[in-house]
Amino acid sequence: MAEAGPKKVTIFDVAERAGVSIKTVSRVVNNESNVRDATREKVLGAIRELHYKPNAAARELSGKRSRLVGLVYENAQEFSYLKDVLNGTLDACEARGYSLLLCPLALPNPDIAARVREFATQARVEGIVLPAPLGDVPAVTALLQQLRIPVAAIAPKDPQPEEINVSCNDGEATHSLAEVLIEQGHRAIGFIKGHPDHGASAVRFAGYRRALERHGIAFSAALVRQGYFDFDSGKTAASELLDLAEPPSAIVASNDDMAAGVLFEARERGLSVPGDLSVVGFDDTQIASRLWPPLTTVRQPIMQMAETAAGLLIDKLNGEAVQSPDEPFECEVVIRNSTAPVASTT
Amino acid sequence: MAEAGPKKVTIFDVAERAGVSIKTVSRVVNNESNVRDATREKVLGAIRELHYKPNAAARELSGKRSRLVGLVYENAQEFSYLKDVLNGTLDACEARGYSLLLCPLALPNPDIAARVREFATQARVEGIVLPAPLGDVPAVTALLQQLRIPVAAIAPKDPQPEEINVSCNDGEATHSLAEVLIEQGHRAIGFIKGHPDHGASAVRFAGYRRALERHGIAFSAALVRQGYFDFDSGKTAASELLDLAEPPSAIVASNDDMAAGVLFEARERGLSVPGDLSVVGFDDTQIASRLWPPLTTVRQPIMQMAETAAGLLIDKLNGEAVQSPDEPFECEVVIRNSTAPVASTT
DNA sequence: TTGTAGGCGTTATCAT
DNA sequence: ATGATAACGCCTACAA
Repeated sequence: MAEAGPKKVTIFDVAERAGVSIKTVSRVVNNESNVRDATREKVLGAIRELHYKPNAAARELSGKRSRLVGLVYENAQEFSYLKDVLNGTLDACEARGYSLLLCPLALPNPDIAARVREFATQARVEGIVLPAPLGDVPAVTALLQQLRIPVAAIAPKDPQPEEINVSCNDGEATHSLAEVLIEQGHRAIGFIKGHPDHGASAVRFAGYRRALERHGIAFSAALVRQGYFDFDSGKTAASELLDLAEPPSAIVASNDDMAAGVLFEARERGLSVPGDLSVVGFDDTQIASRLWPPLTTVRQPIMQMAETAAGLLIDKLNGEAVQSPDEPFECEVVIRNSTAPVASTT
Repeated sequence: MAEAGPKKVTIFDVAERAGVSIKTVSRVVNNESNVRDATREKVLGAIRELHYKPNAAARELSGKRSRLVGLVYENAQEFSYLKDVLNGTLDACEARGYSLLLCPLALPNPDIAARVREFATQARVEGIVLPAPLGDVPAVTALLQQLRIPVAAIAPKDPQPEEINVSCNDGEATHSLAEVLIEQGHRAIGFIKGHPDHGASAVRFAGYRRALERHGIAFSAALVRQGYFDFDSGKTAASELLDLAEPPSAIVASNDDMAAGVLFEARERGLSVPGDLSVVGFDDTQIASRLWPPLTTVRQPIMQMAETAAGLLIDKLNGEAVQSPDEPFECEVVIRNSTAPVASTT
């Protein structure tokens, strides 16, 4: 049953076994037309019997196709986003016989362009997946366009028409999130923005504002703080918000990590959540359900988005006429225990 | 300055420019001997001027070397371990001109062997990095040995002599961890084991037992529970431990995720940590410092271990006579606020 | 529908 | 120390 395979079986072996020429084998392997069914069967049989696998290097050398896709990503501390991106991209690659090469980037970085160029040329990837926020870094997108390397961007701020791009309705989701707070009677609702370089930050903020507006609540800039999607910035922002003469009774953090910072700050002040302060996050990362109290948050279908993006990218590389999805993916509000009706002040 | 590179510069171009044969260029590129210094300089100059990059596919086709390394890993929920493994491995690869291919595995899985074989042969990796617990899965290690693919295992239970393997002293670290509890007066110390398939589980448990022994504390099997390195199993184990007629005053969880489960369970019961119960984790994952209270835990140099393992692997592939490190890497106890002296019972 | 010849860019062999 | 030439395994013409 088990055999080490010392001898390489080539296209010639298959051709001989099947009694055809190598070109015919090649046609079968590449699913080309103009092969009689009977012939195809014969070849397929020989391939199976011989356990033939086309040599990738020879294929690439001759056919100019590496069957390699690159994932250029920001190598952040918070990894759960990347985990989903990776899994989705890997799935798409595997389903299509492609392999994935990684290119982690430290941001901000003066010579990203050089690194990406090195990666794109040296690693000879045919296409590149660009998860947020990299779809919005001109140094990267411009370079890739110049290099003529097809790109699929996940959740870019302003989608390029020549790129594939997928996104989700996180604006509406933030709107819904703010609404659960409003419906619970909260009126002074703080907001912690995400990193300004991420397209999602502005979108989520807009969702928050729309929710206020829709319910006739006056927007107050004093209740808004700039965060950077990390724990510390969330904690700092919460501290400032809670120091206000009229502190908010609820805080919307633009992601879970910052919400964790808010929770931490509240604990340090002896504030009870959700008794004294309601808190919501965004992303439904693993930490959201492990914190106390478990966070009300929003789940994005990141893995599906990544798989779709990578899948479309590869299909495009294969000459198919692909198109970015018309509709954004749907986010889902996850209600847990970090929110409660506002305490009556009387 | 910036130019799209439509024309491929090949070894012939370099040879012509330098006034030598392609073989000489090849020698220079591959750092072979038997090239006069003056000639070498000329070639190097031509390479630089022309921005010559050897074609990887041609190299592989001709030379049998793919310059590809594989990372076969367990695709678990908890990703922070993999994040460090990935970063370390990537660093080692980049420093040596190798690329990394990923092979996520769902465990347990009946046909891992088939998947790994597919990966190893189809992806034509020269060597494979096997982070725990995969270094201890016979279906995988046996296959790789049969395929003659060099392996570097990170923290395997029983290191194979023909493999490269790196580990850390997490046994001693657990010993130290238990000691901080003992020194705080704790005598009834619960222990939650890790996943039985992970080599680290037994090692850490042994460290705990040695600490008890050293301080003359009787070991009680009643205070030990089997966990699986995940939040839920930690929570369940804590629940059982706290239901005991004589519950422990402290709990050692074999990793942070389980410790988070313990914290959660304590909160649900209205127990204060560390007031009523001290808790320690292991790994110093990101969640450890975001939980309330922040966890006392142990930091492992996983990234360094991974970089060392991958680096040695590649050096070995390049024909160097490498050897696994003699000494295990050092772990570091991180004291935070989840531990306190035991409350006096009088 | 099928086959033949040539080339992709390297490395390896064997001269010189 | 250096160079001509033949693989390496496949794909793209172009025939047949």
